[in-house]
Amino acid sequence: MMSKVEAKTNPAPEEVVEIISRGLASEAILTLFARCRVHYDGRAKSELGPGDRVIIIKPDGSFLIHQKNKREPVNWQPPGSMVSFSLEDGVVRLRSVRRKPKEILEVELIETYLASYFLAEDYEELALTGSEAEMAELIFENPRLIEDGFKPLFREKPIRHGIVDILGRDRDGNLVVLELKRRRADLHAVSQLKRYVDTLSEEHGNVRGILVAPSLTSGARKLLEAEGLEFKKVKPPKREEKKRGRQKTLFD
Amino acid sequence: MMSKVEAKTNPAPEEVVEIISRGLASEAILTLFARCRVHYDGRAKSELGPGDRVIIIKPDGSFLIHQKNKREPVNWQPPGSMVSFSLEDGVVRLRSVRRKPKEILEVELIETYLASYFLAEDYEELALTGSEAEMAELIFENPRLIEDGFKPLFREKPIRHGIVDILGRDRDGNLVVLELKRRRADLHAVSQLKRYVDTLSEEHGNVRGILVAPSLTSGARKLLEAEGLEFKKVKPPKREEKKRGRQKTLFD
DNA sequence: TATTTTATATCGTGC
DNA sequence: GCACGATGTAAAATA
Repeated sequence: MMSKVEAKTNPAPEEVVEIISRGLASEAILTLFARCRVHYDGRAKSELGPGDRVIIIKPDGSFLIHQKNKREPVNWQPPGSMVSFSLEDGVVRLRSVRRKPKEILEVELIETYLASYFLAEDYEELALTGSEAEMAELIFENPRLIEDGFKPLFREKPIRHGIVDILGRDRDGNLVVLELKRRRADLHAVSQLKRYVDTLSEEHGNVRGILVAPSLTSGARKLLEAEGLEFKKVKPPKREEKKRGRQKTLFD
Repeated sequence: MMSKVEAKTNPAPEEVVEIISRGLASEAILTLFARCRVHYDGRAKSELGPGDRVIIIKPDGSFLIHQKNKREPVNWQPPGSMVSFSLEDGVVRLRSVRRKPKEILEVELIETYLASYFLAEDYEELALTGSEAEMAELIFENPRLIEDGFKPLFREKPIRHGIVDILGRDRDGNLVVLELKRRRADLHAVSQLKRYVDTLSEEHGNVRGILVAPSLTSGARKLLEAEGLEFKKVKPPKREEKKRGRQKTLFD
C-alpha cells in the first residue's frame, strides 16, 4: 500500500521520474521544487528562463508553476489538461496538453530539489458568504432596501442584449433594472446597466436603472449622473448561516 | 548555513513550527501538506471544514491553500499580507492578515504530513507574446490592417468616461475609436466601445467605433450591428523577438 | 459547446 | 492611494 505522502530531497532524475510516475498513477497531488525552464504556446506564447520554482500537478490535470512572489502562477494549465513526462540524457521533461483551445506547456527540470506526492483526501467544499447572489436574496427578502414600493419580479432575466440581475417595478409601475455589485462599482458596471436600460427602453417606456453597490468610483458616479441612472448603497450581507457547499458523503 | 531545501514528512507539531519559523526568517517558500480547517473573513467570509490541502506561503506574503482540484486556490491571501503562527495544545495555527482591505485568513493544522521550505533563487521574468499591447503596436506599424487611409493618432487616450485603446481618423477625417481585444470579443467589449463612441460623439460629429478582435460572440455581433458599430478581424501577433521581462543582473 | 457574468478576482499603469 | 482596464483570466450558470 502506498503511503499518503512521499518526499525525496535532491533526488536523482530517475528518482524524480519514479515519484512522478507513482503520483500520477495514484491521483495524488505532485509537488516539485526545481530549477527549470518553461515554454508555453497556446492562446498566447511565453518563455521563462532558468530559475527556482514550485511545480504542482493536481489529479484533475491542473498544472501550476509558482515563482517566489505573487498570488498567480507564472505559468499554468487548467483542469482537464493531460500531463506526460520523459527522461532523456538525465533531463526530466514535463509536458501538459490542453485540447481546446490547443495549448502546450513544457517544463525542463534542470535540477530538482524536492520531488513529492500527496494522496490528499478532501470531501469538504468552501462555504462562502458575502456574494452578489446573497445581495440579490437580501433584496428579494427586503425590497425596501431599494426604495418604498419596489417590487422585484425577475432574477437573472435574459433580455435581448444580456442578462439583467434583477428586474422589477417601482410604486408607479415603471420598469426598474437593478445591477448589483458586491464591491465598489466602476465604469464597466455603469455601462452594463446602461446597456440593459437602453435595451428595455426600446419596448417599454420610462425604464429606470439603479446601480446597487457598497460604493462608486468617482468616474462611475459622473457617468451614472450623465446617463440619468441611479445609485443605491447596499453592502453584500455576511450571513450567519453560510450557504454550505454541497457536502459529499461516503454514500454519494 | 541553511540548505536550499528542507523537508520533513509526518513532522511533530514542534517540528512543523521549527520549519515554518526557519522558512519565514529566511525568505523561503514554505510548503505544507496538511489536514486542516480554514477560516476567512474580509471582503467576503468563508469556512472550510477538515480536509487535506497543500499550503504555500511565499516570501512576499502570498498565501495559497490548494485543494486537489482546480487551478484556483480555495482560500488565499494576496502579496503584502503578514503571516504569523502559534503552537498551543499541540495544534499549529497559521494566521495571515492583510491591512487594506482588512482581511484575515486562519488555518488550523489538524495533522501535518509534510513541512518544507525552499530557498528559491529566481532572476527571470516571463517573456510573453500575443498580448493586446502587441496588437496595438501592430496596428500602429500597419494601419492598413484596419482599413486604407486609417491614421492612428493616440494610444491609451483618456477621454471623459474612460480610456480609449486607439484613437485615429479615417480617410475622410472622421474620428475613429478602436477597441482591441486579444480574444473573442463579447457584449462587454461592445458596451465599452459604445461608451467611448457616445462620449466622443458629444463633441465631435460622426464618430466611428471599430471593435478589433479575432472574432465576436453571436450576441456581440447583434449588439454591434444594432448600435451601428463596426468589426475588424485582427489576431494578436506572436512575435519572434518576445518582449522580454526586465532581466535582473548582479549589477542592478 | 457557446455565451454571459461573477470574482475575496489579481495585476499593471497612470495620476 | 484610487481609478481604469487587461488577463493565456478561471469558474459557474445557463441555454
